[in-house]
Amino acid sequence: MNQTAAKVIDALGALAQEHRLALFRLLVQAGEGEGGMAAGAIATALDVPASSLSFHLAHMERAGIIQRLRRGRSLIYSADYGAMNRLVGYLMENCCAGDSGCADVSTCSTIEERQIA
Amino acid sequence: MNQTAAKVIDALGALAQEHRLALFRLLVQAGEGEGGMAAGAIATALDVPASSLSFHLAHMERAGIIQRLRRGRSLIYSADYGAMNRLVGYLMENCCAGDSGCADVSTCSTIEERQIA
DNA sequence: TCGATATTTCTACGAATATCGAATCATATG
DNA sequence: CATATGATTCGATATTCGTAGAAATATCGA
Repeated sequence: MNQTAAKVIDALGALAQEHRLALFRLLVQAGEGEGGMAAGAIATALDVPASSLSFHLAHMERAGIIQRLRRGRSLIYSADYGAMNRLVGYLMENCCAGDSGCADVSTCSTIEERQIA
Repeated sequence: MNQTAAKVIDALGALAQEHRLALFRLLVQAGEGEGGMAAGAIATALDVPASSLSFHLAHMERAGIIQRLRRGRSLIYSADYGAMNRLVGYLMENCCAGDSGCADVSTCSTIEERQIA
C-alpha cells in the first residue's frame, strides 16, 4: 500500500464514526480557519464527555481532516476543506474510464477542477 | 443518530480499509453497471484470498457503495457512483456558512483554490 | 502565586473488525 | 446425472477501536 492510500484510509476512518461524523459536519458548517469551534463548545453541542471527545479530535487531527489553534485557554478546531476535496478526488480518480459515461456525475465531472490544488 | 447519518457511516467505514479502498478504486475504473469485474478477477488483481475478498465485497454491498449481478457462475461487482456523490454532498453540506463562499455544495473549495479558478 | 477554567493524557476493558482455511452452495457443461 | 468451476459462509483467532472516570497539563485573571 502506498503513502497516499494510507492517508486516505486514515481520513475515511476518521469520518466513519457516529460522533466524529457529526463533529466534522458541525465544523464544516462553522467554517474554516478562524471560524471553527472550541473543544468545550463541541462537547456541549454533541453531548459527549470531554475525554471521549478529545480522543476523537486527536484522531481526526492526526488524519489531517481538521486543524486546531489555541486561543487563550481554548483550543479552536476547524474543518480542512482542502483535505476533503483531495479525498474525493482520489476516490473517484479515473471514473471516466468506464463506457457508461460519467458526464452526469458531478463528482466525476469536477475532477480536473479539483486537481488544480 | 438519524437514518441518513447511519448510512453515511456505513459507506465511509466500507471505504476505510486497505483492501476495500483498493477494490473500490478498481471498480470505479472498471465503470458502472455492465462494466464491473467478477469476484475472481478482483481477487487475482488484489492478491487477496477468495474468502477474505468475499467478506469485503459483502461489507461494501451492504453499505450500498457497490452493486452486484450474476452472469453465469460469476458474480459481477460494480461501483455505485451515485452513492458516492450523495456521500460527498452529505459531508460538505452547508459548507457555505463559512467565509469561503462556495457556490456549489459538491465543490466547497478553499480560499486559495478559488483564487486560482 | 493561587485558584479557576479548558482540555488532554492515562488506564482498563468490552465490543467490533480482519483474516483465511475448510466446508458448502450455485451454476454450467459433458 | 456427475463433475468442475466460481463464489460464499462458517468458525476460530488476533487485532483494533470506543468509552469515560481520574489524574495531569496549560492558560488566564486577581
